[in-house]
Amino acid sequence: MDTPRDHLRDLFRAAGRRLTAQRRLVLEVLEASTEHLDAETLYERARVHDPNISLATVYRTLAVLKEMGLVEEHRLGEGHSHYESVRGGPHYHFICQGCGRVIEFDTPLVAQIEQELRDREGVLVLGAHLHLSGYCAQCQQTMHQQEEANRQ
Amino acid sequence: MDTPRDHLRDLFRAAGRRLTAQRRLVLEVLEASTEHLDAETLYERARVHDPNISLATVYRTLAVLKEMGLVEEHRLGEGHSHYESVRGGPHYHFICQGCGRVIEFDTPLVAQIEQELRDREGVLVLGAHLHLSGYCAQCQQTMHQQEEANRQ
DNA sequence: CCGTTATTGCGAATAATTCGCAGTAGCGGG
DNA sequence: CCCGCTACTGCGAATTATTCGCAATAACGG
Ligand SMILES: [Mn+2]
Ligand SMILES: [Mn+2]
Ligand SMILES: [Zn+2]
Ligand SMILES: [Zn+2]
Repeated sequence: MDTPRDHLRDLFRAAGRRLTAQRRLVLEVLEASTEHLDAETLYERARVHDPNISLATVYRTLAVLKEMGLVEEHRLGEGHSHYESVRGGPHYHFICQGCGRVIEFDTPLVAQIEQELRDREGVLVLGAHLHLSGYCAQCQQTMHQQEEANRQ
Repeated sequence: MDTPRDHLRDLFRAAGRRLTAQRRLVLEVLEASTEHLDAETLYERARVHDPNISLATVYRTLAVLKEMGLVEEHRLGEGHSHYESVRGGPHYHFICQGCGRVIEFDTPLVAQIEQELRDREGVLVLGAHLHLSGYCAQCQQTMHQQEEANRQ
């Protein structure tokens, strides 16, 4: 019988890589989080379990996990990247410019767009990042209230 | 009668900013290009016309132009940003992982996705970046040929 | 248990972008 | 056309994010 850990090791072996404690840890931290973590935060959380892990290893591990398709990298408008483990199907992101909140959503229309582009240009689509930005319902409220306050 | 230059100055004045020679130049370089330029390339091209312009000013100008909605910033998978002037309607990007070629395309489906999200979450959508990646028709060909060669 | 070598930790290096500051120049008003 | 205010610029240094070089370590196939 296969434990999940064995399965993960097989994934690494198939990719000609070794499953190290650090790599397992980084992946665990990512899988334990519902947020999109940046490298520094990931590093801090990993250090709780392994105080010796280095930031360089976190970056190197993220690159490996990304290459293996276990992790996705996102640019959420800040000067650095955020990461999340690949769970279910693909999904997309809305980022509020006011509070930074990220709303995840899915839609079959992206697949439809991919299909269109494949037909029209003959490209092979492997990844799709849709990144909407603006203001969440809450921040719109806040802004309206501020406008009223200013008018007084 | 309004010359385009006057119009541009009005845009800046309305934003409480000054229209400087450097800003006009950076915008001209961007508008003269069909590609997505990075800051360094933009800097080099601007220096042809104004050898004294500084890289810091290029970055500061890009920030201003972006804020004014005249320029868009893109992350095309490299470690730095690319910029393009905002011309007609919105459009989206496919980046080939093989050759780096960027294919621009448009589709009403993105607006439809925005609409859906607005209805479902009450958000105000101000920007949409759709970034597909994979292999262009040409690079797929090249890859297939290499596979055959390897099989010999 | 061994040997090979992929991987790690560390600190230094790089790349991209931003900042601080003193000097310059855009532009509204007279 | 000239002035004055202050936004903007060039310069070099500082920051931030990420990558590298290298010697020591540990994964794992045999
Ligand atoms: Mn997500
Ligand atoms: Mn474009
Ligand atoms: Zn918000
Ligand atoms: Zn290509």
